[in-house]
Amino acid sequence: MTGHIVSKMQAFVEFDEADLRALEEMCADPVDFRAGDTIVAEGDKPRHIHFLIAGWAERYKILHDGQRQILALLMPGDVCDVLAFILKKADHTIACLSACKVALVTPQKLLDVMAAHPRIERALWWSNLVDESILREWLVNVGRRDAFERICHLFCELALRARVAGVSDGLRLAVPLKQEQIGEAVGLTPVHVNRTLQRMRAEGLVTLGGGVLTICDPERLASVSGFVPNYLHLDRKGGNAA
Amino acid sequence: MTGHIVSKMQAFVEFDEADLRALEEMCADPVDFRAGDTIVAEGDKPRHIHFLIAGWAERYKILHDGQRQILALLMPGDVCDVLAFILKKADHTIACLSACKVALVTPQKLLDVMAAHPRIERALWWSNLVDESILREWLVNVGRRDAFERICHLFCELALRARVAGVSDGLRLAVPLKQEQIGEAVGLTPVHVNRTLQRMRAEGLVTLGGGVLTICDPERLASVSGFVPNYLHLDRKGGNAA
DNA sequence: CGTAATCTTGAGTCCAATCAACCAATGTGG
DNA sequence: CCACATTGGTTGATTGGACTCAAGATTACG
Repeated sequence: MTGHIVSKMQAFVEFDEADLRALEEMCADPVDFRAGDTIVAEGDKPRHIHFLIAGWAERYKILHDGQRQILALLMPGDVCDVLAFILKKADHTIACLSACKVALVTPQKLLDVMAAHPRIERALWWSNLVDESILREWLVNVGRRDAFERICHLFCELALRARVAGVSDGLRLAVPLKQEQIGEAVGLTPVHVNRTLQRMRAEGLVTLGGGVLTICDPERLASVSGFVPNYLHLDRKGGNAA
Repeated sequence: MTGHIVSKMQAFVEFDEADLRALEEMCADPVDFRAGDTIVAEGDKPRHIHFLIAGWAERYKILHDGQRQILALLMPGDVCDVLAFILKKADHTIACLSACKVALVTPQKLLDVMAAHPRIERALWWSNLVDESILREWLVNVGRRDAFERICHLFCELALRARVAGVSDGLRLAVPLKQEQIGEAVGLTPVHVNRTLQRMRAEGLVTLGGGVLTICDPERLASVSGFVPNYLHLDRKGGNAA
């Protein structure tokens, strides 16, 4: 059940039997969410740490004029908020993009597990650092790259992360994103996302349809978008784009 | 000497005498850097935690084509990398925008202090969470706001953070940024930054010259850019834009 | 099978980038 | 003390990438 969590974190540390049992127990009975459900709403007092066991989720903010910016895409094995319980109020919303299974862990329980299992503690800090690093790369993406490069770069990242999470071979993956949400993630209008996707398909880079992303030419996709996966910090296992 | 660190973190927790002594001792003899010096270079193995005691610094990444994206602006009281020593390599560069004083603390020393002083531990986690939250807001800024709003929003944030750090009254502050670097922070060309600053001046919002930013109309600056300071999580002291 | 959501296409507009001078302030060396 | 170089700021003309608006094609779904 906790396979994907282990899969991702073992890109960084090697767990022993006791670690695995502790993780297993901590994520024992995850809660089911449906697509569209919100896990944490902006303004909520954070009460739990959320481990995404299955399904995809998104962080986002909405501006006064209704515009939406997606801040992160979360996939199986990602932790939504390792430390957020320290804060009085969540500053953004986390919602499900697909049906999800989410383990809710109390702060105290998490602290206990971390104290008893240093490797788990390190893995969670690492996970947190990687999330932050991804956020920085997204800022680079939106700040410095044009539409074509942006979407290519996003797809490179998603494909690699999905492979690490164990939900894809790195070339074909289920991506529960409409074109509009791709736009909300990379700062483009849905119309322009559409045209850009067509160009990507025409150039033989990727195919996106029916919720499935297929990477046709991973090398060129990476080189055209300047994708360098160092920011994912996949040190122990292979850190290359597939 | 450690006044600004205390100033910022006390926006979140109230330290006692022992906490203050521990902070004082930890940051006892900071290292001097000159403007332009790099504190941590991309690719470096992180060896210390860096506390910015005085001066301004920046995080940035450079792309293959030479473009630069500023990822964060750091001011007195900010911590560069609470947990980064866990990672094998830094994924971005941290450099000084002005002359700086930086306290270098070893991971072990930091862990000891945190273990002995729970309030300091919490304050550092909080600081880390706020940095991440600022990063998210920057992504919103670049992804969803036009040039005018972007720069207004940035200035709102800087003015408030400078006030919290104790280096400004919130209306006048020394900002060691050229127009080009403002552009690198918000994803605009220097030419367009220049024209936008002129418009802001013409509308009586701010004045920027000789390295000094003056906020003339804080209310309108905030409302025109949709600045809502909740993301800075200034819970204990006042969390309003000045 | 019908309705709604999503995707697609086209035409026109606009914000910001680009290119290229020019100006002002600063600083340096002869 | 002044010629000169350098850096940062300013301005103008032009281009272009992405947005907007609006309609039509497709797909998903109850």
